[in-house]
Amino acid sequence: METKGFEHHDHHHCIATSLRTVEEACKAQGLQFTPVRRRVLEILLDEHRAMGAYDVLDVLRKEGLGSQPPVAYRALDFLVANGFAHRIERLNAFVACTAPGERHAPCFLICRACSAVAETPGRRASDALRSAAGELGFKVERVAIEAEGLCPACVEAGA
Amino acid sequence: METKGFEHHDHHHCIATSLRTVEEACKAQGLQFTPVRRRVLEILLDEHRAMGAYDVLDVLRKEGLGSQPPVAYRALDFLVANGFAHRIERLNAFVACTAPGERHAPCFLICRACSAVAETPGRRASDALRSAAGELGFKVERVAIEAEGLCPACVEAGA
DNA sequence: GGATCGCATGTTATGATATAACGTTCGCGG
DNA sequence: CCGCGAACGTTATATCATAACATGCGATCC
Repeated sequence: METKGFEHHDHHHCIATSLRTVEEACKAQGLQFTPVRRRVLEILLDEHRAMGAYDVLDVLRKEGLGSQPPVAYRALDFLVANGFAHRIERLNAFVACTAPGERHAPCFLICRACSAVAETPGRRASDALRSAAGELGFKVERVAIEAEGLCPACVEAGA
Repeated sequence: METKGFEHHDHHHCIATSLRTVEEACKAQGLQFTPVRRRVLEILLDEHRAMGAYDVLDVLRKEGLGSQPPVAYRALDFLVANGFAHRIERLNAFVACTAPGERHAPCFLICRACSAVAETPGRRASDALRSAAGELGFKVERVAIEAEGLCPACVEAGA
């Protein structure tokens, strides 16, 4: 896994690849990759930024795929629960996972100026946290590691 | 700084000590430790758990110290901004800092069974995150590191 | 085939969290 | 005394999230 979010990349290609990976993962695990769930993932992949549940819902509405909050939340919950998307606690928002299928402990770097969100490997930070927790007898199930600051572009612009 | 939250301790003493420390810090930095701000910190210290802004507000209401959300949010913002309390993103809630005044990068261990929250030093995890971010040119300003799982007591009880 | 079940979805209603905007108070320095 | 800034009071509203119940639909069992 590599960091994604601040550099340019072949977006069309990365969407297609992610979708295919998730499709296969669902088939392998017996999960239903339904039209709404698929479309929500596509929306997150298209935007490639953190989106609120209501942002996603707006798109679904225009397409006649659902109009009430639970529709969006259920699809997002499914994607998050299975590691196909992540929830950014700081923003109450969601992003598509950049490495679906890979076991990983993502960290998020959130730009407070332009709202870009990058996902970066959080292995070391996560290990440090788990070992500290283990010493206390705390059983870690999920970890959220998020940094807020300025992305390279905004550092440059704002300087 | 040491971990606090899962073990017993002299609560009365720890409240008094924290209050005094914050009082002095405010005086030293020219910050106004007003009655509402002080009372909100006391409330957080009393409970010694994560409280929502509206939980705090309920207490303020009963005491005639304020009745509208902005009153609670403003006091909480002040405490968080100055390191006297922390915001738990995962819970949209607040806790009093267990080591006000000390420079620290706290991690939070959140028990999903009993909702206890422990604050533990996050130096290593935070350093790992900062160094990963630095390599990308991202300028970190704030870090949130939160683990959800089971506290020692609930591991024992639930096993 | 039809009964039944599980799971996803549709819908209504409401709950929970948070802030914009503007007015008022009060202490402090000019 | 006046002007200023910081905190506080109040109204209104924005934003995020879920409880609860109804509907549809394919799989399975007999």
